[in-house]
Amino acid sequence: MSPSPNDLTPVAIPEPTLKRLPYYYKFIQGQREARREFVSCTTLAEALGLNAIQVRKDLQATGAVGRPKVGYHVEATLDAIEECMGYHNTQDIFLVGAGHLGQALLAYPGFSEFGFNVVAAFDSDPAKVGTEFAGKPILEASRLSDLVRRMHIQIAILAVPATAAQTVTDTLVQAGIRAIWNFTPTRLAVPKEVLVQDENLLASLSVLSKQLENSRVKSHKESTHGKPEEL
Amino acid sequence: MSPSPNDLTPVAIPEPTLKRLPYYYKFIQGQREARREFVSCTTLAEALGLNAIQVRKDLQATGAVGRPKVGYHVEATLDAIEECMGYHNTQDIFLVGAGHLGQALLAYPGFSEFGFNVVAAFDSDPAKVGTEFAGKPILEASRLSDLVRRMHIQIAILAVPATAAQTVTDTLVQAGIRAIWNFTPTRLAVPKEVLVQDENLLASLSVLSKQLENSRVKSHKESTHGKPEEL
DNA sequence: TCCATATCGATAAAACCTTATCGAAACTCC
DNA sequence: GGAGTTTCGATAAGGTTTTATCGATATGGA
Ligand SMILES: NC(=O)c1ccc[n+]([C@@H]2O[C@H](COP(=O)([O-])OP(=O)(O)OC[C@H]3O[C@@H](n4cnc5c(N)ncnc54)[C@H](O)[C@@H]3O)[C@@H](O)[C@H]2O)c1
Ligand SMILES: NC(=O)c1ccc[n+]([C@@H]2O[C@H](COP(=O)([O-])OP(=O)(O)OC[C@H]3O[C@@H](n4cnc5c(N)ncnc54)[C@H](O)[C@@H]3O)[C@@H](O)[C@H]2O)c1
Repeated sequence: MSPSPNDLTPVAIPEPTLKRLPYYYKFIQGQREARREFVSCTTLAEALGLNAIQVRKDLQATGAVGRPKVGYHVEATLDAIEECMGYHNTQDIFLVGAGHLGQALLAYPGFSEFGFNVVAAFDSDPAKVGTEFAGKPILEASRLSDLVRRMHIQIAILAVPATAAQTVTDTLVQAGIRAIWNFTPTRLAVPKEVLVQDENLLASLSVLSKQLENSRVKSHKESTHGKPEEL
Repeated sequence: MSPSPNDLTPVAIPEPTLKRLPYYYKFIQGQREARREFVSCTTLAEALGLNAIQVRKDLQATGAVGRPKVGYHVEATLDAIEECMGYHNTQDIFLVGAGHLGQALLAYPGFSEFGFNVVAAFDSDPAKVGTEFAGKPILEASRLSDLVRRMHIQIAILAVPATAAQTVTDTLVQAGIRAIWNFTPTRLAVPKEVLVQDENLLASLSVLSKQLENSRVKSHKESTHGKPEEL
């Protein structure tokens, strides 16, 4: 296949951009409710505390087009983001590990907004198996493999204890899972065609704490600028 | 203050590095339990599915030093990471919003491992106020401001509904909070000296889903390489 | 109608993060 | 003791993401 000039292969959108798009989407939805027809990068940037140029680049990545001095058409831009992010195509998802965190995720109604549908949870605890949580059935963990296969589930949420993380992962992979949203603090070993998105909450909190310490050192340095106040 | 050559201001450690350090820490702890005295970047990289050079750079950022052909001293490196990340200095933290997600966080024992101590939760729901969850008291939301001030709390976890996010944030900021770990899908407006770490779960899942779609397109393209099977 | 201004798109520059290269150190085995 | 090999640290090269620049375009008011 020669590289034709109108090769429609979409250049992969940078992950930071993908993470910001939901914010734009939500804000522009608000603009629609306020009966605004257009929204500019400047407005978006100001509302979200971002850089206007960055917002423009991000929107460009979705295929949305704007008009100078006017901005982006609200409806068209919402469509562009939906299309780009695939909010239309609903995805069925399994959750493994219906513990504290798993139940919070089961109870969360927000997923459907972006086309996600958590259809069932799996747990190894006999006390939980057979019950429902937030209207979702909790099934016996041993059925996971079979159901992933039969229902062609592509995405799984991993919320089991760290000790079970790799074992469950292996099961999922063998059953043909394509992507894992991993809440355990474990780096999963998977074949390269399987995607993993790590959600290491503890690591994120550590980052925040460390940045806080940095900022303390910095502001302290600034405030004592040249004056050895203590020591 | 002239920029002295031996300025000990630590160069800020990149966020990606900070997020990886907990993985190294955990793995090296395992090595200690296995009575190993040294660990090499190669080993770490292989176990965690990372690039050895990256691991080396990350460890260098913590101040750990290694020996050629031998690797890094397990104890010394654990110390270096602890020191660098501040796992020693325990931080008292407040949680605001003891709903599904908030309760999962309250129940999580892992925080203490890295020196975090969630001391109390705050909620506006009278049914929850006055109760305990996982041994942590749930207090009346109106007391938040006063207690942040009096207890010099620096970090807050925000797990309230999106509609309450900015209001609660304003309260926290006025009370002198320094950092917010934000689980709401809202971009918070805060003064620049206040740090915010966004944990937008829905956005992360969207990223995964989008990458999955990309990989599908790619592999499909590869498999039909040059043959217009459909169309 | 024309000018001032806001905003877009394209392109370039800067900052940041990841990966590669290479000499030197330290261990093993012969 | 020396050859071979692994690994480190430093530095450079490569990529990616963010920010800046600039000409072009659309709008509103003089
Ligand atoms: N709760 C939090 O706030 C939090 C924070 C950060 C990280 N995490 C991580 O998320 C994961 C889950 O945390 P949690 O607090 O929900 O733990 P939890 O113990 O409350 O829940 C774990 C659930 O997994 C089930 N389980 C165990 N082995 C299983 C298996 N092989 N197959 C299926 N189910 C199995 C258990 O029965 C339990 O219901 C852990 O890895 C934890 O480290 C949780
Ligand atoms: N549950 C999830 O899995 C999940 C996933 C992604 C994002 N989130 C976000 O996390 C946040 C919390 O989600 P949740 O599922 O726990 O919601 P939830 O409704 O279960 O809990 C919210 C809690 O906040 C309390 N609250 C409301 N207003 C308050 C105020 N002004 N001050 C103090 N407390 C107040 C409520 O009483 C309730 O207990 C939401 O913003 C949600 O969008 C949750």
